[in-house]
Amino acid sequence: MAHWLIKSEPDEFSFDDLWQARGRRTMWDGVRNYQARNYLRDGMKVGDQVLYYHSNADPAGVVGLAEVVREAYPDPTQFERGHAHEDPKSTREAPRWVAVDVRAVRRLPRVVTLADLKAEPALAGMAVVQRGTRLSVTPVTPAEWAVVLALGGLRAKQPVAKRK
DNA sequence: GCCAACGTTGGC
DNA sequence: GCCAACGTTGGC
Repeated sequence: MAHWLIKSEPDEFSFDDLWQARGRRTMWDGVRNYQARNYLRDGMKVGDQVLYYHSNADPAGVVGLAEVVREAYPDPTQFERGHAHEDPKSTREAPRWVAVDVRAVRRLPRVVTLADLKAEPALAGMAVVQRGTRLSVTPVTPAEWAVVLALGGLRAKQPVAKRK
């Protein structure tokens, strides 16, 4: 099982929005960057655990935990005429972009702000703290995962969720 | 709202 | 294949 961090602008789709969605789950669509696409397509497996990060937020930071509940499938928005994420160059035979489904697991007792992340030496390798990294999907190591959860007010050994 | 950093596009 | 122009991201 792998760990990931996904970014969302709360004005677009916040953790609360995910929490209130039907089944607390949503299609994670709209990724239009090849490297992020590759993580979605090749890396994410059902059951992988996800840090939900608010970007362009005050404060920016990790606000909750989610999990992957469906692995990559063609992102339907790439084919929708007039959709902001339409990609006229993508074909149904060879879709360029993929989506996964994610489900909210729990809110963190404390928001782990970007400043918190940057202040923690053990997290220096995380993409989100590095200058100029704009990827919306990035891998997280198990060690980083444990540190972020601890900063967020969860004990490291505490189970995150029971799979149904 | 500003703007640095980055990825993509397209002319050549 | 280079690289300038452009659009986007995202912290501040």
